[in-house]
Amino acid sequence: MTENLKRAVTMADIARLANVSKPTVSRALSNSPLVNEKTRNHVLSVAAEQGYAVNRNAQKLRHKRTNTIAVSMDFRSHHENHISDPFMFDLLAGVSEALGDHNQDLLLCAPNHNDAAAFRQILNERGADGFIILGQGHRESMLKDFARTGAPIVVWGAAAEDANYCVVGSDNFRGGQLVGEYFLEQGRRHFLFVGDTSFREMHLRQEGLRSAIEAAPYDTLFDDIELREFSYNAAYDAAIRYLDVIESRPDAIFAWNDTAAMAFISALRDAGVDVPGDVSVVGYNDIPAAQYFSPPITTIRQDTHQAGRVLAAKLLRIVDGETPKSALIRTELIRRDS
Amino acid sequence: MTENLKRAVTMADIARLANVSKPTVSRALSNSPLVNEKTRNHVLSVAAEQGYAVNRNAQKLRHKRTNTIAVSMDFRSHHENHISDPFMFDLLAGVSEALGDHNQDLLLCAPNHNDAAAFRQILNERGADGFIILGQGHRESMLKDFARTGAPIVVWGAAAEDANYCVVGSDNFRGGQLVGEYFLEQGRRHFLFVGDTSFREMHLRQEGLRSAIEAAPYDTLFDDIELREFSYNAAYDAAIRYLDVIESRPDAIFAWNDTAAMAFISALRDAGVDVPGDVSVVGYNDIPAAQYFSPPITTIRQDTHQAGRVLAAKLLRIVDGETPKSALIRTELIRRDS
DNA sequence: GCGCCCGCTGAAACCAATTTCAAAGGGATT
DNA sequence: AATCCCTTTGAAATTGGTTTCAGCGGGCGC
Repeated sequence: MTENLKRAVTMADIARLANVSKPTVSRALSNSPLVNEKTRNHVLSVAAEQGYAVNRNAQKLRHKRTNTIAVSMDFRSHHENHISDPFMFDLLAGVSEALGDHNQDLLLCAPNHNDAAAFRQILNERGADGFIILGQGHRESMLKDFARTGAPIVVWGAAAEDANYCVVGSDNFRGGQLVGEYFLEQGRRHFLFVGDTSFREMHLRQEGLRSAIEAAPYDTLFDDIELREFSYNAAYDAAIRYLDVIESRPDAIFAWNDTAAMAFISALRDAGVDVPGDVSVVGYNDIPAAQYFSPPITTIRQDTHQAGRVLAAKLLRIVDGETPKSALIRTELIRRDS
Repeated sequence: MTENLKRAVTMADIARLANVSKPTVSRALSNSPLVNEKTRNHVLSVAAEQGYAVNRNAQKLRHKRTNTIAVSMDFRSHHENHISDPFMFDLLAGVSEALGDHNQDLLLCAPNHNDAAAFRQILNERGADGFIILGQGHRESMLKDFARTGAPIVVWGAAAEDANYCVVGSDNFRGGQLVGEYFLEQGRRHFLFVGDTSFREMHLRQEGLRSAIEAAPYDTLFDDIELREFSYNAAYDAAIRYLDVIESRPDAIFAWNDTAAMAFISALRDAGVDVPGDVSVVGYNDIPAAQYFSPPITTIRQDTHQAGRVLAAKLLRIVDGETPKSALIRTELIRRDS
């Protein structure tokens, strides 16, 4: 072992070696104007030569600010529900990048329990300044409780009218509209929305779709399937069951995400239906597989980089005591062949 | 604001309220046998009533152990290379779960620079006990340098013979063998390996494939394409170019991952080739899209949960001063229709 | 009755930084 | 020459825990 793995060199060591006091070293390292240029350079060179790095824990203890943001990602339910949608991970990547740019540490958490107390405890124990919660799900009331304790949080999702916390999400209503407009361009008449509208995001997508097709210059039909399971197989089965029951087939299907869209397309094709000839199917999220699928899937893309930046920026403002408004992220229709 | 968001209540407060001293509170909370049963219960009830949570930063400062593990994930190159393979994220999920079970905090890092100094700095500054590095890539010599500084690290990848650090990865050689055996079952004769064998993992997969087909009771042909770009489109283009040039078409293709397999299948089908009739194509990783693709892709699945557990367990042993051996993760052939 | 040991408790030191506050040194002003 | 001020510095306090060490009181053995 060439060098002891526990950092032996502390600020006091640097001070001794540089023939100055601890506070001077501290000031030199933090670019304080209180220290003389020459002294600073000397201290910095000694520090560099010793391979010194400040102990962030001591720093965090002393400052009230920890420069650490907790990010919760519900891997468990992700896995249990067979949500294979990599979108959440793109979002995590965006958040990671944005937090890095703000020089914040990212503490990745997968809370065991979905109650405000568990979240509160993470915040206190781990000493994070705030919490980015990826995915609101059905936890709105819990999050409300959590926010009420004064916890600085930002949530990815869709804002309730009476939310007491900052929500950032894609413009789901606009997303639905874009899909509706796309369908109308093609002269589609019988629309089917597939999703679980008990999720606010899904409800908005449905409403957006509906609002767009109301503008149709001809008669239309609107239908929906409430799909409460998230797996590909559940969606496939639902499609088969649905096709069995209906009298007139829809010619335009908007699925809550790309995986469901793929499942519906597969089911339709297996039943001998031509996609997109007979039916157009549109997804959401633009996961990578969407473009490789055959046919490549028309879908709504959300800018995950922007999302990450906005989530990080809002939260840091909240930590600073401001109360920024909820925000919507760019939403874009990606035209493919489905 | 019902309650001040900065934790006002400290151990000293609890001590005062419980009419004991700070050390007694500390001992009570950590279940030390030094404190009387009755005292402990009293202290615990006061703490609970006050919603007290220890300040981990202070704890980390005092203990030498921080109970924090840094995990590096190269989102940047992930994005730049259009690696859309969600496998790495499954791996992250596995690691997150395993670290949680060991009561370790997970610090997610995306290092700016790929040099040992940058990694060393993260370890020192952020005060992590060790580093899990997801993806070895071409950084072996850097990692060697890093390990030489005494940094406790575990790397996901394939171990070099002379590695001075612990490597955990799937059994790539065995994975290649499984694919080879699968091909032989079907009587395939002309094999094509697609990947970048400058990556140790890929080389092993290739060697595994080769070793399996050497057992063929008939004449075989072995070919490979060195594919240095990772995107679907690059793979598709490579396939088209390759089909243009070759004289006899392979009837068994092993692609380095599922995305490349999908690209090859698409290219083949677009060229009028029947998959799996004329050619069998096998991927690696079993990403969700593999089963939804048409045809569903035969692939190698790696147990990401086991991977996470092993990575975490090895690293914690290293932190404790042991030097565990590198390890291989279960690898399994998933038979589908490609 | 004396000494010993054991169980339990708290005062003070410690971890590695930052911040407050006092003061030294030097230059400018009167 | 005395005063003032400004730049630069360091001693000591502070952050919230844990650990060391000394001590107190009671039970037990002799």
